Amino acid sequence: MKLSNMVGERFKERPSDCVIDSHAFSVRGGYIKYVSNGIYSLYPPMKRVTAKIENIIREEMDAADSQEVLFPVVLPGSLWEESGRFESVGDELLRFKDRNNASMVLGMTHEEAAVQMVREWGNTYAKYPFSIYQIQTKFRDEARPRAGLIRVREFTMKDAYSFHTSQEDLEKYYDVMANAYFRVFERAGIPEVISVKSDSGMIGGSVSHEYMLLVDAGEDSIVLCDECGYSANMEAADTTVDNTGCAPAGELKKVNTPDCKTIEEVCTFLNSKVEESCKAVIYQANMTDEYIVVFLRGDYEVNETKLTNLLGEKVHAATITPECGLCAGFCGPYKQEAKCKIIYDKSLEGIENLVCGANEVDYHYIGLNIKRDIGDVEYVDVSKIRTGDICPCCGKKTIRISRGIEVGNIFQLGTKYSKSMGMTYTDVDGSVKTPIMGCYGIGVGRLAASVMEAKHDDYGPIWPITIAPWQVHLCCMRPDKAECKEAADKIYDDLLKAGVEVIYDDRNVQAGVMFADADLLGVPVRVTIGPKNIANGQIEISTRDKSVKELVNVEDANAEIKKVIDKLFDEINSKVRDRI
RNA sequence: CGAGGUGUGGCUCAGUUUGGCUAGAGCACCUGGUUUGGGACCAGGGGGUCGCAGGUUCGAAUCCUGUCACCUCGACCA
Repeated sequence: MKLSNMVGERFKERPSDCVIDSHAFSVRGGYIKYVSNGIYSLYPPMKRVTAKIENIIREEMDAADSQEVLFPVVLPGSLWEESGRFESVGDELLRFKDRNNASMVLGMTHEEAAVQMVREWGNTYAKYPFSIYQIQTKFRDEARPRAGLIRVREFTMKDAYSFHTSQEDLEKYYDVMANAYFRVFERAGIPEVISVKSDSGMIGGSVSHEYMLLVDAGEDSIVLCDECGYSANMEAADTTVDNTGCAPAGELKKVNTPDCKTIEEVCTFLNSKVEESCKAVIYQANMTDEYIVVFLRGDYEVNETKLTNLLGEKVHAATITPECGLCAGFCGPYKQEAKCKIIYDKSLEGIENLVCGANEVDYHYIGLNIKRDIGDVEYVDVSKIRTGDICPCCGKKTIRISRGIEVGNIFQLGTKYSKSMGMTYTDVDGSVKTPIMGCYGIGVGRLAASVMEAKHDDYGPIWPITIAPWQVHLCCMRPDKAECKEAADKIYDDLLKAGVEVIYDDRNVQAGVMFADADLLGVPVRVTIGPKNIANGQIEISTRDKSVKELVNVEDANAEIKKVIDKLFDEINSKVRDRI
């Protein structure tokens, strides 16, 4: 392709609304065109990157014995009613009516469609196990799209669904998929992706893992232990709190704490330790508006995902009314008489001498001992783990927290969809059984943006050659000089004939413009043809990552370029390994 | 949905507080010329009715009301 008429524009200034680098380069480099909130068109460079990622995924899915299929984007609402998700999923599911007033939805995930496709075919144990996948557009009406292609409403996703006759078989295949996922990320040039234990959310199921690329711009908090290798999404990480060494029990006393509403103000005022205080966080259940008061150690925060999982329903921050009986800012467990559900977090367990609210404006208690003053309570884990906390795996105080982008995830679904949608098979013994499912997703555009986020310098992305939009960027300096133009044209033709993917900058522009554009396109190998070198019969080969910069004779150009390309491929492919 | 912010040629922004000549600059674009290994320069040119609607006024980008869109933080998020 020639750069002179490639659709899309590259420019110098960073767009003001781009917060993260990959978003800025996506716009500045002519990769994406904003259409609407969370909706983008892709220009040729990004289309080429995503096509390469899709091909890598396709090869790995095929190798894992998954069969490529295609589900519709538009699905009947009735299919989603079968699984119960037509009602249970929120506004992310875009619902609309067709001309006959029939309820329709835009597919945001395709468990229902997958079951619908194979539920008659898979009626005998002899067909199992099997796995199907598609690479298809999804639409999720996200509340807040952001960061370019990282979080969008419409996107391309690979989603696979596997069907099994036993949990053991599902687990075996889950490992095969996990291995395939690592291979995909390694081949895409980001071997640093890790898998973490995750919360299953609305997809359902018990076991699930997310594949995380650890970058500062990530949206998720990842909990890591360098000692034993434990990793989990913050949402799913168990918190263990060490309360040994706390002060012994004292006398329970009500004290005046004027204008001390936050736990910090109270502890400062009373000159007590935040670690020996009990704060209240108040929620309301989404459905019933029932008040839920969570008591936890003053220096911890509530993990709302864990709370939701505990309660079995979603919650929102409470609106405190005079009628509810809760005393905002002074809420405590002792003599708490409001009508509400009370939850004690494990972070309070073992503290014998607490500061807490007195359920009366401007008053707190000191010396609260929950066992003595309230009785036996059940402690549950609903707090967020913190840096330096105890690792739930090895027990050492080694937890650190990092930011990450979720580039893929895998779930053991169980029978949630097969059961609700009436999929059964006849087993060897003639009995009718429900198959067990797994599902596996990778966001293609997000993966492309994530690579950009992880692999760039101040001037633009540095694409791994396996997913780069082109392998070679050919720069012809001074195309107005015949010797330059002829040499460049010939190399361009030769490379094309040799099957090399090359973008040819044939414009008569300043060197600065040409190189800046080349940096933005991030093509791994650059071939520069200029008047000085060509006078000596030479051209320059360099790499975007600066590992190579050499002059070679024109007649050796093709062979030397191929050599550099091969070297870059080797560097990536040599890191790809199997883990099972 | 809550809090804050921003809407002025394709892009980055000035002008709004204190209403007043034909609405500006740089980049990009077009024409001609000089340049040519890291966004060079000269001359000429095209393009905006100031997010949208209503109002106040002799006069509105500027003040008022409403509305929409976008951005940030939070909520939400297979």
